[in-house]
Amino acid sequence: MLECAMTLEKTRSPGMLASEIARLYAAALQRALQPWGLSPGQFQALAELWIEDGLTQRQLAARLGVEQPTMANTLGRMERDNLVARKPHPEDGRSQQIWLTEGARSLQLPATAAALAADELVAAGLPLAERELFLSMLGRVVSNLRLA
Amino acid sequence: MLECAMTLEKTRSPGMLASEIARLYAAALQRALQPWGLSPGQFQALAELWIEDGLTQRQLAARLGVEQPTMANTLGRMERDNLVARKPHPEDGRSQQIWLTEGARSLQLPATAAALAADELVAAGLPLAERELFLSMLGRVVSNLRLA
DNA sequence: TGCATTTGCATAGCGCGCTATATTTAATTG
DNA sequence: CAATTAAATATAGCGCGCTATGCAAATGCA
Repeated sequence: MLECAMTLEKTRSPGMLASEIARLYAAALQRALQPWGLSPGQFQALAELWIEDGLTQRQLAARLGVEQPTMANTLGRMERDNLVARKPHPEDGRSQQIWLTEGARSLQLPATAAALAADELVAAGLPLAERELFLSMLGRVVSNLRLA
Repeated sequence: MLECAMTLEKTRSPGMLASEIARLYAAALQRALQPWGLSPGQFQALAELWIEDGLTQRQLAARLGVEQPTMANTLGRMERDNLVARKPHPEDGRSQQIWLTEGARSLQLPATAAALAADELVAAGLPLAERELFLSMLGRVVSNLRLA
């Protein structure tokens, strides 16, 4: 029946391989962002806020695809590090608007460049000709997993 | 110069896509293992111990590719949940041997089947013909990132 | 043999994902 | 209008990755 005696082969598990890439990427991103004192999670939030700030916590969490408590904690650390300010929402007493500080705005170019470099490291494992296909596959897997 | 105004496109970042897959896979694995009360981290450790137990903490950490404190914490939770027992090493007073409990042994088949099902969910995003290539690409990216 | 170094483990503390729950304010509805 | 429901945030607590330290046992070398 089971020729493999029911042992899961790590090198043949797309889930575990992707998890390994995620860990290594997080480490590379962290190193790349270190000069600007940003953590990977803070960078992701900034990447969204550089496009548009003044969002509510909920909106930001939705755009990042993260749960609200996760966002609350990350924003707490970002406020602590003077990256964002939370101001009461003018029209809704429950919510607040997230605004970038000047310091955070000034980090956009260098931090984005650093993050792109970390991504380059990931892509570097494949010849140029395969990279588009790899991106497409990753995208299709993500889409499919979101439905399941 | 920079036609994209220096914003990082999430859907074109292999690192972020892999991270997303890792998160979704962890959630799927957690759901799949829930009936047996196993967390993903515990399963990974068990998967190694099912091959061989009696290892030291260091050896186990090395085989799993995690740091020693990470392993110590996971083993603490596994001991708490009666999955493993730590016994003093007969030849080295510093280290200990990790032994599976009978309960943990009995979980091998059902838990491995559940984990394989979670992996199936990941692969399901791609047509059969592409899956081998996908695995190969993931593997090459991991290898390359480990060197960097 | 005696002291310095290395090695194995534990612990503290952080980042960041999650669920569950409390609190406050807004919206709905009888 | 009052009472209920819904929505936005905060907090508690867990899993699991990491680094940095501390301690005790083993090893190596003078």
